[in-house]
Amino acid sequence: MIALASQLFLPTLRDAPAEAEAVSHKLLVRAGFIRQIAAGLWSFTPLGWRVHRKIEHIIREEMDAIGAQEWLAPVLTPAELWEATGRYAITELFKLDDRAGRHYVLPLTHEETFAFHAREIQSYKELPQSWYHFQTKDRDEPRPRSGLIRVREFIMKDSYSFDRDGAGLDESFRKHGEAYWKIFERCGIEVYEVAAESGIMGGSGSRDFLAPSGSGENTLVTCENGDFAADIEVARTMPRPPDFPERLDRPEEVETPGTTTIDALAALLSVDRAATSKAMPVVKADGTLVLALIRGDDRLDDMKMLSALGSDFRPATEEEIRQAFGSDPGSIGPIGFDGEVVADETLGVGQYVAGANRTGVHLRGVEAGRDYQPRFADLRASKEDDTCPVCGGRLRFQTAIEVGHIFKLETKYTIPLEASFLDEDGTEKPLVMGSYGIGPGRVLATIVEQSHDEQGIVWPRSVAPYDVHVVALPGVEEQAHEAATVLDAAGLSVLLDDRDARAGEKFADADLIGLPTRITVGRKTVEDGAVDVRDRATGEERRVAIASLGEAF
RNA sequence: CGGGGCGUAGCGCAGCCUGGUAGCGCAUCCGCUUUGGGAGCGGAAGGUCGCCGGUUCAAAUCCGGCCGCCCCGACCA
Repeated sequence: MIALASQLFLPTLRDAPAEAEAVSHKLLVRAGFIRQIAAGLWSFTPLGWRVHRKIEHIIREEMDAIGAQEWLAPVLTPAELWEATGRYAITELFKLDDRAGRHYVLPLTHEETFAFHAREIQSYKELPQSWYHFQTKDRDEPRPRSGLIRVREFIMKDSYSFDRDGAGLDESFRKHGEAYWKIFERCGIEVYEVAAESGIMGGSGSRDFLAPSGSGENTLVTCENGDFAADIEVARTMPRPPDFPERLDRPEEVETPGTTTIDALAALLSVDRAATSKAMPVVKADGTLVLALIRGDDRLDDMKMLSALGSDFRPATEEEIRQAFGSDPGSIGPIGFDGEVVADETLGVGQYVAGANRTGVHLRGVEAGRDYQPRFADLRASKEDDTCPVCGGRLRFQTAIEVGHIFKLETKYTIPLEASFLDEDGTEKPLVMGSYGIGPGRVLATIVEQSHDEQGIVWPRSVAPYDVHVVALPGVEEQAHEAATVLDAAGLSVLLDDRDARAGEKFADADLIGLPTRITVGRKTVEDGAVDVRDRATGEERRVAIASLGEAF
């Protein structure tokens, strides 16, 4: 097909809006692919929607290829389904009532809806099932940001698998993972599959697909040798070994008056910061005070702490600390504290300096297991001078966009929604469920983040809104149409810039919009019946006869 | 929700400090000239200065409240 630029809505901008920061945000707005309506609410213009649909098409093909079946479920959903699974309380959930006062939600994702439909599955003979749809999701995000990267309403491809047991779920999960790899490859983006937090989705495990990019909300940790990739929130990287002082048979008190920071403590006692421990008392949602213990040079990772405690928590107040430990906050430690101590795993080996629970006093040579009995957990935030846990190699930290997330939900939704089946042995069992999401809009933003230059976007052919940009220069309009016709006949989609504009302007727009190939039809070459064919990515240009344009691709 | 920034024409900005009734560049419209990397000349159109209130003879400008947008944090299927 041939689209005429003179008749399209192509609102390109010379400058990006002042508030845009992320590259994808700037370029997508400048090139006229998206427009904002309010915080986190975006329209796709005709050009942007073409790209979105191409991404959808790739996803659809790969979903169909693993035997998944396409549905369409409504956005508006009765609140009862969400009450049943306990997710009605989620703060990001948009809630609304109809005129009769019935309660509804605008789903974050459609687990409840599909588990509801799965009630119609009766027998193990009908399993496994994989269902998917492309549907609008709404989220009352506390902070939408970075153009398409975090929005309040977006289309998601979400699929749901139903199996008779864990082994079946593993298989459905594996198939989806493989399909996702193919999807991202076809979209031309670099991604890493990593272990992830399941957050409010629940379930037994999940994998994230993280795409490194200039902007994003996740931090991807990878090893230089390619044998390790993780989200920083769950990364267990190797901390630098501390420079331990001489071993002591029992803890030894040292006077440390007025020493309240790790730096001051390490300096006073001339020990490595990594050979000290930091005590962080927190109060769980149920009011219990727990002492978290990490190495002096480490930072507590809130997400890891959350999963270790299995509960929300807040830092203890000074008063609570004095009451529980009998000393100032700067001198507290695990010995003599009669509540639960959760220690980071790094503290499992070696002797550390710790607070003595007497103001102005610390203990040298404190050893976990000998002097106090902690529960060990991964609490520390991964950091740049850690090394790869697999090979000891150097680590790289990159910001990344979460483009896909797959979950093993097990029976978290099917039990409350009573989606069960009759198994071969005649017993009724809950369906074992998985869920799998991809945001085409985020994929689109990621492509731009990973594929652009100073001039604009560089679309991979697989998702480009059109295949070829034909720039018609003045005086040779007829030949330009002819070139477009030849390309069209060869099965390519063509954007023909027939606008009454100057060459420089058309070239700049072509670079900005970023179709993979640009063809310049101008006086200079048409006398010879030829045009210039330029590759957007490399800038390489070659001269091709109009008649043979069809074979030039 | 906490911290910071911004809101003046479609986009980018100046004017605000020191009140006197709004300006620049690009884009847009008309005409002529130009035409292989964002043209030149001439003419024109376009603004409740985010909203409400206050101070004042007079408010884009000073004061108060509110709203919106962006960034950092919290949060993040």
